[in-house]
Amino acid sequence: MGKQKMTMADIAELSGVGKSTVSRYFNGGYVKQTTKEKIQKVIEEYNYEPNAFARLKAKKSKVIGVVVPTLNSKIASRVMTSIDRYLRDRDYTTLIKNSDHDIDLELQNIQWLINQNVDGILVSAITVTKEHKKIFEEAQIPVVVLAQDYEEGISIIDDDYHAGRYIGRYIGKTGHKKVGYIGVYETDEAVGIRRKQGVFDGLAEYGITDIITAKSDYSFIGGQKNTREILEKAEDVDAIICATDRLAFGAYKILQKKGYKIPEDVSVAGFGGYDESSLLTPELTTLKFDSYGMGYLGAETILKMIKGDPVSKKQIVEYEFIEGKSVLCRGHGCLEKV
Amino acid sequence: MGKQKMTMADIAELSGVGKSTVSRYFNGGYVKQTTKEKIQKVIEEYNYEPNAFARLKAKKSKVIGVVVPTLNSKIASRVMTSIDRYLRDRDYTTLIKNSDHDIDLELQNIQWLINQNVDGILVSAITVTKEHKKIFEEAQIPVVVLAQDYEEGISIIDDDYHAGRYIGRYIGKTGHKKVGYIGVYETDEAVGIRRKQGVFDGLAEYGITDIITAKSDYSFIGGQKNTREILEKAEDVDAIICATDRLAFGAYKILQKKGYKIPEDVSVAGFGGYDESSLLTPELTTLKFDSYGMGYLGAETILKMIKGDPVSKKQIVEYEFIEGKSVLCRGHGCLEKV
DNA sequence: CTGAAAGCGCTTACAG
DNA sequence: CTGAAAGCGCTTACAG
Repeated sequence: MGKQKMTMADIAELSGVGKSTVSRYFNGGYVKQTTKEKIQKVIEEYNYEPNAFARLKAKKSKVIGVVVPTLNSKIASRVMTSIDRYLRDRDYTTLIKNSDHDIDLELQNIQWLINQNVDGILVSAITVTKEHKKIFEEAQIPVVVLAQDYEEGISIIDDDYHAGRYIGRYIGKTGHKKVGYIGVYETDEAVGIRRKQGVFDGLAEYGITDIITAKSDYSFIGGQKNTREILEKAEDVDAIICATDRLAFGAYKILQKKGYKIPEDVSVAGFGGYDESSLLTPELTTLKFDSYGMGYLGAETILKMIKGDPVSKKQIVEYEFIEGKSVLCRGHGCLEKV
Repeated sequence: MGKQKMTMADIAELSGVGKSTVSRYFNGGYVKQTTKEKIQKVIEEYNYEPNAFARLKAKKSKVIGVVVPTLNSKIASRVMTSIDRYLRDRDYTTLIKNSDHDIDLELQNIQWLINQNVDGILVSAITVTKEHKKIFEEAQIPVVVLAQDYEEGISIIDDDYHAGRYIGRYIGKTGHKKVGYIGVYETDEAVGIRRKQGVFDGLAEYGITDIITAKSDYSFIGGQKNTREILEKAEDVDAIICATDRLAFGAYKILQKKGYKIPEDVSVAGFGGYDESSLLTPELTTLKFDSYGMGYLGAETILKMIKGDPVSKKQIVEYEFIEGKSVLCRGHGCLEKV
């Protein structure tokens, strides 16, 4: 058998000091230099690290909870990576909980984190329901909502509406007439409602109001299914706007399979700006949100809140238009700025 | 202010029982039906959930640590998702730690988890060094290594060698002569060494031994850089095998930019089988590992170990060849089975 | 600058 | 079937 697990009491005994002193050593309290050295030697020898979850009496647990809608999307991956790096560098532990696109599970995750005494919670929310608000209000700890609007508290959001309108205008400006839209369910307010509304408003400015709409989950398969659906309803569609790049991948698959040429027959645009999007043939025209930025801001904001520093109620993350070759200019004025 | 945080003692008092009884209620000990009901009512009213990290005295913490090399890859995402689902369904908490491709951080993460008293650890390791082995041996808890061989203990691995050889043979069989290989650093034993060895052995069976090799990290950019490098060394290369699909994406990018036609001028093959790979033009020929399966087996195995059930020392996960259109048959015999 | 004591929110023998 | 008591590995006033 290997060594027994060390406790703070063991370290204290081995270095000939009291365990409160060892505790202070770890938490930056007053310890004389020579005492510090004694403790340090023992710690290094035994590779000791305090049990972060036994700090029951501490005011601060130094752990931040992060709830994400899925572990399996480019966006979530970027946001998590960014949060994790920021917090790790500042000596915080990141506790990730996955909601698997299930609102009930999301609520449970949030409640669970609160009960675990984390110092703060970052919720990349599927949606913000009344239930959410109730939990957030009752929580005695800072909460930052990512990617969804949260009027009653602190949030960091993509500018979904304007981004949507940008693409809508772009498709309008480039002379399209018969437009399909593949969206996601409205439970996701940011993407399902605001982004869509932006797209529709942008199109409307160019007189396009009769939009063939299909809804789906966020999957590659969903994108395929809905493209088929749109094609059935309108085989003369000349542009398909997809709420995410992944959905656009599905559209490519089906369009190519059915012999439609992109962009000659049908233009396609997405939202996401994944690395892979620039690899498609033709390159996908898309709009990239700064997910790393969102994670960074979220982590920064939650730590500020914990320290009691003032923070903005709402921070809006940038987007960047990436012009690929998947949208064809079908009219005049394509060279002008949208 | 909202409600104060509830503790088990509060619940006990409110339901008029002792707190040991409440504890038993949660841990499946003997509690009379009528008592159960009293407790349940209070719990529901207050939305109470016990603090999982205060179970200091419990033999089992019911949390499993998972360390991953990155939060930002398709493979890691699939593995984590799969583990998380499996454990969640069985009432375990998943604690994810990210090593960001840094071996020291990986070691720290493992050590940290051990010190946090998790019931078991799943390590999707970058590599298994002597340091790793030492820590694993001293740990008093079950450890399962994912994706890397671990002769001294339990591991679940992709069949990297045979998968590599499969692709090597395939490229050989299809009549290629001048082959480039984009690999990853050797710190990743599974991919950097075994997969590569497989590829080289497969090629060697067809007399191809003079392989133009470039090494990189796992990034899209890395794939691009190395493709340029290979092209400089041998502009007449007729096939490039990439250790991962992401690297192959980089190869596509550069080849297309430089005016090489895939597969007419250069064939390309990868490993990964990402959704996006089938979207490239031409579709990427690749080999897909069952990452969900790996996560599932890993989670299943660790729970078995915790229960004391016997487990296999090594489990090998399946792979599946996905024939795209990115490899051209340049000789005879392409129709035969590899 | 340091240590003994009390306490954090749980679990676990143990006695009833 | 249940509760009082001791204990898990820490932190925190407090007294020195």
